[in-house]
Amino acid sequence: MVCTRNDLSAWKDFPKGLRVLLLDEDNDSAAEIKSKLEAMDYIVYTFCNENEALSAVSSRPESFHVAIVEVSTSRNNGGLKFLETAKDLPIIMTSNIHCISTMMKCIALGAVEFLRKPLSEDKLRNIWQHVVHKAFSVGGNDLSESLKPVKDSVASMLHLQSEEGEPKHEHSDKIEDASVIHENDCEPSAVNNKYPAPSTPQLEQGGRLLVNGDGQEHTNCSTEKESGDPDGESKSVETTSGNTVAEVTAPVDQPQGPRETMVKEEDDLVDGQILILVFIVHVQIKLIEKNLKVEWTTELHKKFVQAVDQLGIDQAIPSRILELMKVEGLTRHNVASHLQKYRMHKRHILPKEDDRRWPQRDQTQRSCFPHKPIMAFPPYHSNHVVPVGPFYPMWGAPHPASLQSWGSQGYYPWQPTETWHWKPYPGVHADAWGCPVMPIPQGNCSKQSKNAECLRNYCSSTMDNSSMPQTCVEHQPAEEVIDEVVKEAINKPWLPLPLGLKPPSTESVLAELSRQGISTVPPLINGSNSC
DNA sequence: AAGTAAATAT
DNA sequence: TATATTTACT
Repeated sequence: MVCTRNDLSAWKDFPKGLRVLLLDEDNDSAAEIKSKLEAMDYIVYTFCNENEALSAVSSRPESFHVAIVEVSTSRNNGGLKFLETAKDLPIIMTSNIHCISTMMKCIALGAVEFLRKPLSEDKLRNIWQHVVHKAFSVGGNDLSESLKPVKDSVASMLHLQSEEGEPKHEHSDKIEDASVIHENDCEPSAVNNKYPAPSTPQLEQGGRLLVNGDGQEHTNCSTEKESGDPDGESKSVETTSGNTVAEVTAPVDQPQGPRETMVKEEDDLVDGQILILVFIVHVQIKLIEKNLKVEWTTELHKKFVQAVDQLGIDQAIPSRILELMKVEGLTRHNVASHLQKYRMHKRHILPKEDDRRWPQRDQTQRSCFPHKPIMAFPPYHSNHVVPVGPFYPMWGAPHPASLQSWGSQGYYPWQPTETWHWKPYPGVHADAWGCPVMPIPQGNCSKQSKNAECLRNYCSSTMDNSSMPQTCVEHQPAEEVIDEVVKEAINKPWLPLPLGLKPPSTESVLAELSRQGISTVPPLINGSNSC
């Protein structure tokens, strides 16, 4: 995890002595909370009267670091006055009632958190984070008297340790480890430990590989289950470079240079500390979430599909896909597994699509739509450009609006942090699997008229905005959508044309063929719009 | 190394 | 319990 036991020893008493103002009209509740907090070495001052609490804060602002205030249920806005008045304190609101509007109001008024009662130890244990956060987030002169020492304390602790210790020094600080661990503990040589030393009990399960498609976020030091991976591949997630982790730790993580360079000016240091704290919290959250599984997020899946598209069906094998994806921590096995599912998915959901795209099948035409008529399509579709639409209800009436509807209907979660689900959403055209991976809006995604093979041969060289075909239907996609699709078509001529595009006119095709020295036209080309 | 099936985890 | 993911095997 993020820090070692040694680090913990240096910080174990940290929350000790932090003073908590507790405002709760319910004596029993107050006593219970106070008891729990004191068990964790917080110092608790209990108030049951809001005005008294306020006067205490105003007269002795240096006496409190954080406040826990109950939103009174007995009278309107009980506790809110305190919240609005004691701006210098990080204030945690709490209540028995679970009312989103109340919660929202509290947060809007500046509460750092809203905790529903009862306040368990887990909820209370880390309230110190709000203190530290406030201490580092408030501008220097505006920092309350009570928080200054906290900031100084934390800063000095970090500062001290940043200046001294060697990477593996007995008292190396958690910050240093937070950054260094990725370079050491995750290295093959350090794979001996079954799990990295956890910083907190709940982190002992080890880390889950969290990769998103951008390779931006991730990984923590999970370690190899067995040191001897037959593949030589490591399931451990190596810390990435050039990603968030690296960026965050950059201010202090310069292992090649002398330590002194890490700590330049106080300001830099503080900035670095803030980043580090954010990083630590971030990593902790990630770790709590996880096991060693690769999480195929939408972004990651997009990368995968992009790689597959780029390679082409024939060449899309795990090792090559892996190379193209360039996602650290990902193994060939991971990719192979995903590919397996990908193929199965396509075979089940898109048998026709599959026929066309996967090499083992022949590519001769066949009746693609045994169950649904294709009457909804313009005549030329029935020839060689086989629309994929009719397979699914939502495609029954090919309409560009359906392009836009993808996202809104939640068929394909593009949110970066969201995991891509494989569930065959009702009505979803399985083309989701084969959709282009360009980071373009939902609308562009897919809708590729997969059987437009015959078009692809010349569309790349003839298609530009001026020759851009009219859409097959009356509604035209947005300009930028078209641009993207065209770009895609040009860059990847081997892919079929997107649905909604029709081939260039016969004239332009003939001209192009002629330009390429082809004078004879295959007999299958009949009408001006057919291919 | 790739593909498939079984095992396992969530 | 079903499904997603990993692991084992050919």
